[in-house]
Amino acid sequence: MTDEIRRNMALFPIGIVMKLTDLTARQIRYYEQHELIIPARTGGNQRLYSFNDVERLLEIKDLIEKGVNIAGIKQVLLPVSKDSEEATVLNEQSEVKRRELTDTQLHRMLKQQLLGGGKRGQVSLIQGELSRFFKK
DNA sequence: TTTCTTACA
DNA sequence: TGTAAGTA
Repeated sequence: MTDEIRRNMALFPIGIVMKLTDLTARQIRYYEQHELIIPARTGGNQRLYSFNDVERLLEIKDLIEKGVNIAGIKQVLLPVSKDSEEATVLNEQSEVKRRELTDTQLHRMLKQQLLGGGKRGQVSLIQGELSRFFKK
C-alpha cells in the first residue's frame, strides 16, 4: 500500500496548511500542542504537514465549529485502545449488565455524528450521555 | 519572507 | 485566540 506512504508524506509548511484549512498558524500549532496532530519537522525545525495531517485538521476544524472543545475532540479523534474494544465484546457476550451503553459504543456514535452523517433522532439520546465525555 | 518559540492581553 | 518580539 504505497498510497499510505503518499498520504503520510510530509510536504507543506504551515503557510500552505493555513490556506488549505482556513485555520490560523496559532490554531494549528495549538492543536499540535494538544497532540491532535504531529507534523514532521525539517532540519531547520520547520513543521511539515502531510495530506493526512491536513485532513485531520479539517476534521478538527469541523468539530470546533460544532462547539466541541479540545477534550472532546481528543475523545473523538484519539484512537480507541484495543482493550476497550475487547471490553465491549466481553460486555456484549456476558448477558449481564447489557442495559447501559458502553463507553466505546457511545464513542462510536459520537464520532459518527460529530464527523458528519448522524441520524438526528439519535442526537437527543446522545446529548444526554454527552456529559460523560465533554464534561470539564 | 516565512516560520519558530515564548509570553502577554 | 490574537499579536508582539527576537531568531533562524
